[in-house]
Amino acid sequence: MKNLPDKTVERLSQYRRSLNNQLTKGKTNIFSHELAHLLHITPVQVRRDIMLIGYSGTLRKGYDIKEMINLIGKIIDTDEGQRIAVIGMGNLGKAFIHYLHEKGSKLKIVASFDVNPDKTDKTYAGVHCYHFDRLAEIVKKEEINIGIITTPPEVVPQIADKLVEAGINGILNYTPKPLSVPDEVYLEEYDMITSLEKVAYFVKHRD
Amino acid sequence: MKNLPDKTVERLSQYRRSLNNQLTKGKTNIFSHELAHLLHITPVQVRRDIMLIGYSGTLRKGYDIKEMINLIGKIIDTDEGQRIAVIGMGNLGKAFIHYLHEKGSKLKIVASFDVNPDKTDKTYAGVHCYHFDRLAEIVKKEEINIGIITTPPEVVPQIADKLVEAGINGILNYTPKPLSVPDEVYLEEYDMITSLEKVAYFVKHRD
DNA sequence: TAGATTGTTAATCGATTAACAATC
DNA sequence: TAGATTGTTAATCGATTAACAATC
Repeated sequence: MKNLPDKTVERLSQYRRSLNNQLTKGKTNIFSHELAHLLHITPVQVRRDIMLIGYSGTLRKGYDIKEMINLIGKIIDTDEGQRIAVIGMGNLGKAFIHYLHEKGSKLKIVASFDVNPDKTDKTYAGVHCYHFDRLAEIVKKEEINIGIITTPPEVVPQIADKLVEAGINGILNYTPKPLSVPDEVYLEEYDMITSLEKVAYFVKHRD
Repeated sequence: MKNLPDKTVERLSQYRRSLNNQLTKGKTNIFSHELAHLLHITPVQVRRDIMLIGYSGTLRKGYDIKEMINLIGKIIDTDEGQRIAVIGMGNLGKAFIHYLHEKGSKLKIVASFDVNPDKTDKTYAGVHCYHFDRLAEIVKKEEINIGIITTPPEVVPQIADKLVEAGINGILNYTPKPLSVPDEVYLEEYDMITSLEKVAYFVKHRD
């Protein structure tokens, strides 16, 4: 399948979670306006996204929830499940481990890293914490292909270099330090302070 | 000043941090291509943003760093500084408090809330944690106008209702539960699982 | 049938980028 | 002057929304 638009991919992730939720409530089918309502978006947008992934529903019953969940899984997940490392075991790193631990996701955090000896060689929510120095070694051994960076900003460039060198394919950078990586590595950046300052701006300037 | 585009506001927050950084390094002026390089964006984008906020530089020296920092402050911050509450003192809530504690930001987290008696009536990084039940009371007393929600998803709608009722003006929802609020309240949502699944998708489908 | 719904194209909106005149 | 840079308009790209034919 040709690459989907950025925003559609984001929504697919959200559709899937909502659909799983509906499934546990005993629902088997759903109309575009119902799914739209759950996510606070428009029904057209839902139908267009569904069109883009090549699925279709029926006029009488809407979409089959199980079929859609499976299809979204085929699009987002790999058969083996992707293997992830968290670098930086502060509160944010722990939050990620905790979140993914709860969900029955195909994404698996299989290792974490830190420099603080109070944190290394311990296990948090089933995830072992190694010393930074062993990054390359463990990434290869555990076949990790995605890294989440939640370290202090100063060390981010070195961490990224090491991750890339170790052969990682995707990086999620949650620090305020902008990063650049080779083209073949997918990079997603998110900055918590910026998100908060954005709220502050629009609160200040709301009509 | 008329409302700026969403993305420009986000970048202003990032410009400011980079500029502060440069200032501590003893730099007083900066060219658009230098600033662009720091953020890994294009010089045109920098210049266009600067145009939109009504600032201008000089051909010889580029932009005056101090002036730009001050101007961005005037745009984003309020004179008194905005007062923020964190609802949910899990790892993510703590991460926010910790982050803002470090930075000399005008944004101040002045209270946090939780239900767990192990957490309430304690102070974390200078921020006192109250019981949920006192939300409305404390929001009014402390003149809080922004709330960051980092609770488990199930309770999010009630929390949001209470925040709105108490007269809050902006909400930053970091849970995977989509929210809708009255028009006069600014809402920003961010979902960590979605950001990770997006990376997973693009890693899987990279060429 | 009438009404509700899907699927899809065309129009619109918002953000980025290309192009270039002006200037030191 | 030649070269580097800013400021700004127009063109392009990407995402959302409006409009509507098809169908049960």
